[in-house]
Amino acid sequence: MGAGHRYGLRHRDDHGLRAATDWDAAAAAEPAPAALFDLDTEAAGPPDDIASALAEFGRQRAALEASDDHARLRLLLAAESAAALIAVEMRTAGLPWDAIEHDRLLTEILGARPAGGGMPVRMQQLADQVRTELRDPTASLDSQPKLLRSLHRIGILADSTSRWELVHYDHAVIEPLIQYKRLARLHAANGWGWLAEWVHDARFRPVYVPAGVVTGRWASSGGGALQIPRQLRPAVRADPGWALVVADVAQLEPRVLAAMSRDSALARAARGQDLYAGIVESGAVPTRAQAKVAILGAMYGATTGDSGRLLPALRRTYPRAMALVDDAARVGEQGGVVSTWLGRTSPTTSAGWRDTQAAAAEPDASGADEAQARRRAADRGRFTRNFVVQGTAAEWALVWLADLRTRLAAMDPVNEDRGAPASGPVFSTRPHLAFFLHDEIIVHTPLARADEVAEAVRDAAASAARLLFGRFPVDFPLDLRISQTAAKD
DNA sequence: GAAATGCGCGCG
DNA sequence: AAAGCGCGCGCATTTC
Repeated sequence: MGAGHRYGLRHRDDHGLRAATDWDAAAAAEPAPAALFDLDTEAAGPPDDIASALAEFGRQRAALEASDDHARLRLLLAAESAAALIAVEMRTAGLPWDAIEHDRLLTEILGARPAGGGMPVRMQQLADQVRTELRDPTASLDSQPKLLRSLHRIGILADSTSRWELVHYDHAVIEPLIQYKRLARLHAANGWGWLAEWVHDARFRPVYVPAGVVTGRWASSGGGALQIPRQLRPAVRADPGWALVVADVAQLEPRVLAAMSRDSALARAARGQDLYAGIVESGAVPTRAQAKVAILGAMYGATTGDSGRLLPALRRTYPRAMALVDDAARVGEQGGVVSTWLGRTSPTTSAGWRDTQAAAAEPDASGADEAQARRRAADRGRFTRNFVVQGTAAEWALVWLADLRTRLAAMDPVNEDRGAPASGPVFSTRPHLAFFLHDEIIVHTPLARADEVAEAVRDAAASAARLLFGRFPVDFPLDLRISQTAAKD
């Protein structure tokens, strides 16, 4: 848990405001290792008294004035400030969680829990079956090296025990083994132990870490809030008399790419619910599956396979969008810094990275030195390529969230007698954000406000698009439903 | 015996 | 069928 916090704090120091000023130079001059270890102490944490908070606020205001793009940074700061509040509010309110349903799902999938402890029935059956096929009644299934050796003994000469590799082998052990691994994962990560530790008073209360990811996305620390398996979503259940408004943006990142590159052809493809269908209609690629893999490849930097082969076609049809990501990759490869739409900058190169490049540039550099330098440059290029898109998508989502928070707060509370006490007094009488995951939100709301909330969610999305991209015509359609549970129907 | 590392897999 | 971005977590093993 502590480790997650430290990462979060470290990344938060990388935000765009500081990068846009000369603070970076001052920060870089400080002894870095000491600063890193200081993060474990109170002294290096965020301001915890009025005076230091005001001082930090003053520094931010001054830095903002000194920056050459006030409007965007101001928006980013406002969104981040709101996000910090929302993260704490969401933890306080909690995500309504039906422990009975969770237990029922676990029993259905894993089998009953033996009274005296031990492995659930269905898991145990699968484990027995796997050991039979391995012809080793004591085989260890949870130790990767031992399992790999067991597989080798029966002629499965895989290099790893990953599912994607195992599926290529035709052997009776494969199917039950993959099933076992699936169940073991659910049991270990979100089984009864997780339920007991993380769900209290019908609420799941994870620790959110706003801007915990370098790109500006949120991270979480404890509870695995950002990795709740879809299988368990039926356990997310509104209180009696309340509903969930669940909304996500379809294909947020390519839409953001269309807007920030002002690529009107891609924006045209993004008209309507399914961007990939729009790409097929444009004639760039023949099938929806290819459109998807091509777009992902463009944003992630694919070089081989189907995805890599489709990129030239994408470059012809969407030259502006592709130029934006290709430029970001080139800057990264050359050691430069890229920036999101609102001005969050990517991290600078590490000393190790620069050493590798310098070594390869020496006259006596070996072929291996050069190959390593090329590989690390390409790695960094893929990172910066993705950074601009992932980071700007995170900004869109933050603005959406922040705008929605204001709208929800303005709604009339309902009769307190109908409230949901588990969320505490503040959140028991009005709609409140209950969950956020990159491009998806869940609002917990009194039934009487559900339609109003749905409208607010849509209006907030429209606001976010306008605040970031002005009048540029790109759609951000929501998949929105009002329901008792967060499960997809 | 605690901390770091590798693996595998859940999420976007 | 796979590879190309960003994470957190649990477990087993290795290292200090």
